[in-house]
Parts: sequence; C-alpha cells; structure tokens
Amino acid sequence: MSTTGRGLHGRVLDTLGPEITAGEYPPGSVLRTDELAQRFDVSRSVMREVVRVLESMHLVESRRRVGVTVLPAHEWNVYDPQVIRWRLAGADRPRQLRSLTVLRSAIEPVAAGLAARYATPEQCAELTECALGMVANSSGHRLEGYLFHDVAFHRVILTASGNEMFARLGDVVAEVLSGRTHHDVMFEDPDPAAVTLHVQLAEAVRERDAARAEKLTREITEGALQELDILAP
Amino acid sequence: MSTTGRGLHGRVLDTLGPEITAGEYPPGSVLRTDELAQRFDVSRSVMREVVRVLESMHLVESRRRVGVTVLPAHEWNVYDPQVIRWRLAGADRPRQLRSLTVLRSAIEPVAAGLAARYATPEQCAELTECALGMVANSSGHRLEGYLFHDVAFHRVILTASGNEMFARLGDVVAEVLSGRTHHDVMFEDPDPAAVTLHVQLAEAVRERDAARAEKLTREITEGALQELDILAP
DNA sequence: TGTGACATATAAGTCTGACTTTTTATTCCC
DNA sequence: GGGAATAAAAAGTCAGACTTATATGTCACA
Repeated sequence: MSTTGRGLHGRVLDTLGPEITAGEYPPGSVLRTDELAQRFDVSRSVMREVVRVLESMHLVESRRRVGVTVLPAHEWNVYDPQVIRWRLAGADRPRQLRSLTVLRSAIEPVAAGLAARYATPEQCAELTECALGMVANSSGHRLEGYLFHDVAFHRVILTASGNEMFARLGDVVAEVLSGRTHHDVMFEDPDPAAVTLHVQLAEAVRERDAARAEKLTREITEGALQELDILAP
Repeated sequence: MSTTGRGLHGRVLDTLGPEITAGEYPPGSVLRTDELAQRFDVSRSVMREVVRVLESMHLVESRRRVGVTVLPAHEWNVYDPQVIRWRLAGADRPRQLRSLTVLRSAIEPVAAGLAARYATPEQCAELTECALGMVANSSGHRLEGYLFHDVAFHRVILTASGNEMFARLGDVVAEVLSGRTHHDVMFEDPDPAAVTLHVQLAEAVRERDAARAEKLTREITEGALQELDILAP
C-alpha cells in the first residue's frame, strides 16, 4: 500500500515520515542530517533527499547552522496523499478520519451536482453499474465486494464533476471508505438505506437532476458522519 | 512571493516546476538528470534533490535506465500550495482559478456553518474587525486595504471551523482573492452587496446562527463564481 | 553594566568522481 | 523467428573535501 516504496530513499521516508506525523518529535525539535544518516545507515546524499521531500511537505524546515526543525502540525501539507496515509496509519487516526469525512460532506454534494450536469453517458453507465454491484454485495457479508463498488462509485462522481480538484480527492475517499471496512467495526452488512441512496443517486445523475443528486449525496455523507459519531462519540 | 527561495536547489525548482506545470514537456517526456544539471549549471546532487521534490509532488517519475518522465496532469498533487502557485503563474491560470473558486464554493459554506458553532469569542471579534475593515476600504479605490481584510476574514472563518483540512485552504483562498485584485480586471470598487454579506456573516457567526452563516457564505461564493463567468464567459 | 563589533564553531549546502544496480535494447545462436 | 546471453545507459549510492551562512560566545569600549 505504501506508494513510496522504491529505492533506499523511499524506505527511509516511510519510517521517518510516519514518526514525524505521529508527533514523536514535538514541533521545534531539531534533527541533524548526519545523525539521521547514521541512524538509517545511509549516505548523507540519500538523507538530504529525504529531508528535501519532508521539507516540500512542510513537515520540517532545514536551516543552516541549526539543523532540521520539525514544524507544528498546522503547517503540514495535509492534502498530500502521502501525509494522509501516514497520519491514517498513526495514533490520531480517529481525528484524521473525522476531518476527512467532514471534508467529504462539503465536497461530494457539490461534486454530485456538477456530475449531474457534466457526466458523459459512459460515466452514467459506470455509475449504475457500480450501484448494482453495491446492491449485489449488500448482504451475506460480502464486505470486500461492496467496498470495491462503493469506492468506484464515488470515484466516478468526483471525476464526472469535471473539476480537477474534486477528482483528485478520489484517493482520499477510497482511503476513508476502505478504512471503515477494514479497521473500524463493520461486522454487519452495510446499511440498506445507504445502498438505496446510491441507487437513487445514480438515477438522479442519469436524469440530469442536479438538485436531487446534491441532496441525495448530502444524505449519504450525513450518514457517514453519524456513523463516526456512533463509533467515537 | 515564491516560498522556495532559499538555496541553489530552490532556484532550480522555481524554474523547472513552473515549466512542467505549464505543460512545456508533454506527459511522457523524458528528462535526464545529467542534462538538467548541465543546463542549470548545478551538481548532480542538487539536481537529484530537485527531482525528488518534483517526484513527491507527482509531477514526474524517476525510473532507472529510463530517466525522469513527466506525468500527466491528472496525477499531479494539485493541492500542493507550491503547485497551485506555479499553475496560477502559468498559462492556464483562468482554468485553475475557476477550479479553485468552485472548490471554495463547496468548502466555505460548510466551514462557515461550523465556525458559527465553534468560533471562540476572540475569533468572533476578529471577524467583525475584518468586516469593518472591509467596509472602511470599500470605496475610494483602496483595493489593497480591502483585499487585506477580505483575506483575513476568510482565513478566520476557515480556521474557526475547527477542521484542519479547511484551515489549510486559507492560503489557497488568499491566493485566489489576491489574484482577482492584482491580475484580473478590478478597476472598480468592490461590490457593495458583497461587503454587506460579509458584515452579515460576521453577525451570524457571532449569534451562533449556523444555517444563516452557511447561506450567506453560499451567496458570497456564488458571487465569486458569477464574477468569473463575466470575466471569462 | 550594558552594548556593539568581532571571532569562532557548527551544521547545512555544494561539488566531484567513482562505483553499483536495475532495466532496456541488442545481438547471437538455435 | 524466438529466446537466452550480453551490452549499454541512466539512475542510485557512497565517501570525502570544501564552502557558506549563521547562531553564539567573547572582548573591548562606553
């Protein structure tokens, strides 16, 4: 799942990044490139590349004669998919999940409204296909199949909105949905009401009913928020 | 204005980044580290760091025996403030501005609703102060003063929402608003209706009227969208 | 005692050159 | 013509020397 992967540089990043986003070094902490290079048993060149990437994420700041200082969380590039993944894997996963779900509740209804206007016939077809897939996997503990179609459904909506900023949130939504299925409590089959809403949403988009699409999506994200409230009141 | 600034590495990035986001190298184009190092007259180490940062923004992908290939635009980390700035400075500025304004229209109303619930007394005071500042600078071609308070106003709203994802969009909104004042046509004084809406919004938040705050913000962002339609129909 | 100029130490920044590793492309043999 | 051995190309890695900015401490002078 970790996208960085390749190269010595990536492996160091996959260790150091999560440590920082987990808050193991309080803001203002100073790290030194040489020490880090020793710790990870890599050359300074590799370590410098890692620091540069962390710096571009605004996780740290490198200054001469001082070292690499960890920045406070409110400076971090929290939209960086890498940072999101690191934080979701860490201790403040619940808080992060809530932030992202609230974000979804703002974005997705508007995206659905736009999708109703701009979706191509192919995208409409995909949407109904996904909805049918959700129905088919909505009972009998077929959680993986359900998740697959759910993710695909929301991806199509975001893409069909025609707004690149919305489209880029597909990965985030995928992460949130998959987190709900895998990490959190989800013994039961999915809520039948939610399934119905998705079917109706596919319908609304196909019929170019922007207002209805927006309203239905609002109900879906409301449900997601309430689900969170039940899990972590 | 360019945040990268510091260091030889930053200067190269400030040239190469905009070139890529401007689409000067079509997706799939292959760059070679050595050639780039020659071109910018820097060592390979520096060039490698630049490539690493571009890679973390998903602007390029580096593969052995192949080189540094430019990725298609739909892969880019379009929420990276650096990328946003580069793109706003480039040729597809209008399209980018529209994407961001649509994003605002989705986020800010929800943020305002939350701000009405969670804003501290200090934040409420700041809000009214900003609104007054906008009023004071709304006539007599005091565009800079108006912009300053406008940016501050929206920043407070986003921060007061209590959602870190929303808060982080403060810079984006600042960029959009400042872009409107500086780059685009804005000879006239700001729209009086918009000023009134901001004053009313500060009121609504102070009075904890979430629904009204959300509605007023929707009107503000609607106005911003219509303004764009007039400029680039 | 406070203040400013100066000296010093430190850690990042940069460059160079050699070597390794992976992956693509070519060649050669069957 | 196809598959295995081979060569080449580019990124990846490393080590060491040198440069530069800058925080901090020192000392003289007011």
